[in-house]
Amino acid sequence: MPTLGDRVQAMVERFRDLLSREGYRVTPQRLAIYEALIASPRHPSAEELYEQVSRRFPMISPATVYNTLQLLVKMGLASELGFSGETRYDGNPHVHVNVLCSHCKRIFDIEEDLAAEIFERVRAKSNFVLYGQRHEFFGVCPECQARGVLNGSVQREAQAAGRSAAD
Amino acid sequence: MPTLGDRVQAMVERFRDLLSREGYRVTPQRLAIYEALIASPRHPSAEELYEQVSRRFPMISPATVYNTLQLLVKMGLASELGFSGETRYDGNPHVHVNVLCSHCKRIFDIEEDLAAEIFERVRAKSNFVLYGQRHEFFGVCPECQARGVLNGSVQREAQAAGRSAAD
DNA sequence: GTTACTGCAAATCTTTTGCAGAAGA
DNA sequence: TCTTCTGCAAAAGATTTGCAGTAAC
Repeated sequence: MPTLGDRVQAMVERFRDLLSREGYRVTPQRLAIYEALIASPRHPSAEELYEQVSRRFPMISPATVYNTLQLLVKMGLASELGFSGETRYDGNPHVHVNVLCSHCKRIFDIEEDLAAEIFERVRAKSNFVLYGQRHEFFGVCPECQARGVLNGSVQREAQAAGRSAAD
Repeated sequence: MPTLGDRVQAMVERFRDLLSREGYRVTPQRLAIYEALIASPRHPSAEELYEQVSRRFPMISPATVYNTLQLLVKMGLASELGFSGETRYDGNPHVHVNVLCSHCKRIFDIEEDLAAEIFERVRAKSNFVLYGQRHEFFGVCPECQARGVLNGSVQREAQAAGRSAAD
């Protein structure tokens, strides 16, 4: 069975091929940034990726990280998550939804077939040519719930959101 | 039949009640910002709301606009859209999806029952206490298509996104 | 009369830009 | 060799903060 490291290596290899096939240059910085993105379950921000890649490339600049992330988005290998101030990046290539815990700030991926179905319906209803989608949910994760994070006010908000979401 | 203005007035009235019921102060600035938000079909940015409300309240400050928008989000009366750099705000109280035209930057609301269904499924699968959701699509609107905006590269991207969204 | 809210100015933080030099193809 | 890409430094935006005065309750 392939390890996580094997899967990451295979994806980096595909990225390398895609780069040269599309006429982009294969640079160690680009490979390292992509690898850091897909190896992280954390949906890192540009800042976090910069910090991590800096360990291997101490001279790298934030501009390169931002450039590469834009390229990845353009190539369809990453998507931007608009949660809370700073943009975070998602290298998961499958259609899925993102769920953010507003307490611990972790983001979880959930596979959900309905996302693909919504995509088709929106295309049909809107007559847009669509090239991207993003499904984001906000809440409190089970671990934080267990730690008693939910105070009265958040609970009220959660109930209100549930109602309006179901109405 | 109620006019758009009537509907806006009714919503502002409800906002006023909600403010005082929850112990917040009813200020003319808050009412004006909320009114500007829901009267605009444009999903305005904080900057745009500031500019518009400034016409009626020349002394208003950006900080007040940001404060009020945060309050509206907290109360569930508005949601943030994470499209492209600046945050834009959506005062539509119904469950819906947002579709952004990457060319003209307009955002369209599309009513979609599946959004409520996804909410329930994500809640069940994640065991989160959920209090918000956001469904965003990117593409090119019919008008911009008709104006010939779609060049080769965007078309390729759109086709690629369609494939990955359907796989 | 209290206390929350506003306006102002400065600060902070993220992201972008312009340019000279380095390094892929 | 020819561009593209990188690193750097500065700039540009968006949003937040601290504080004194104002106004809602």
